[in-house]
Amino acid sequence: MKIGELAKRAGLSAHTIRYYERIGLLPGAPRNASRQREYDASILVWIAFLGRLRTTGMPIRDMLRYAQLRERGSQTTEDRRLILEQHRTNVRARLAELHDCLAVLDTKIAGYSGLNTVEKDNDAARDHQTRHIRETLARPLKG
Amino acid sequence: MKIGELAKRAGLSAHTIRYYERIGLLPGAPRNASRQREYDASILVWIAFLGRLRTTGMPIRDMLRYAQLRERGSQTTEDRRLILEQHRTNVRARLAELHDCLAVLDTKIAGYSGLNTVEKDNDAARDHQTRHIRETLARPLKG
DNA sequence: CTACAGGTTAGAGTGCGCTCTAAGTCAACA
DNA sequence: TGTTGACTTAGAGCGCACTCTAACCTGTAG
Repeated sequence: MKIGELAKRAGLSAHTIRYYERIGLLPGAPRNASRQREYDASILVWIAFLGRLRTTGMPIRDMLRYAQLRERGSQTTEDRRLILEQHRTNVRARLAELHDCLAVLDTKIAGYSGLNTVEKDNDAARDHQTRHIRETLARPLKG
Repeated sequence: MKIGELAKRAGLSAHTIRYYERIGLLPGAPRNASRQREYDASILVWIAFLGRLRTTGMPIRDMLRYAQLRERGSQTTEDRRLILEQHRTNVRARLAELHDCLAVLDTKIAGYSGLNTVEKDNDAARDHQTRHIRETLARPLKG
């Protein structure tokens, strides 16, 4: 398949696929007679896995380390395992953190959902203090 | 307290605090005789909450909407609640997604941990296909 | 008086991960 | 034969969230 179809199937833009190849996340694709990239469907599995790494917040430079090991073949499985284990630890930490934050959100929302005519929470009480100098409306970040 | 101490206590840089004020996330702090910002400890609660929003991936422009409602006082609790509920939905989705990915990681790691002399997983099998054209080492992203 | 720590501002720079542009090539179809 | 539409490249641009710089000011300790 050519890059357009791969893009559709992988859920990436053709631009992004070329970018991934350029930085080394994807192996250089074989070309047809017109110098166009010709992909094997198996690349989809790798792209999907990269998607998992991205979704879990792995920086591209780490994916790159992994990708480079992968291209060196089966002698690097140990190193790859280590990378993934380290990453799994990070993901678990992130999960725990999000879980915590979720509890805070729940509490906050519960506060808002309780009585809604009375000034009932910290914010409302503090609004009297903080609502003062703020006439100057901040320059929005780049527009 | 002055900005340096607030920075320490809040775990942000003074630069970031001024930036947050500039864009409107933090209310304009009252100044002392030397035009230096003088903070009340109560700001720490608000900063901590902003930290939760950031940690859970809320974009600054949304925090800004929330902050602006907050400064308008108790008449906006309903709107704020809606924002937080929407955000909570996103966070839950994100948690589920991470959970999924974690399972994939576990599987992959288990694969690597099994037999480690044999070509045993998809990657190893496919290495023969993909390890070819890649001598050209990609230009690293900006250095 | 001097040195120094820490504050002030406007505005420039950074790192990340794309995302797009311009100018060109190529294959297929009316 | 033209005209789509998908592809090619190098390289510029973007949005986000900071992060830092330069030049200046102020309060305090030695």
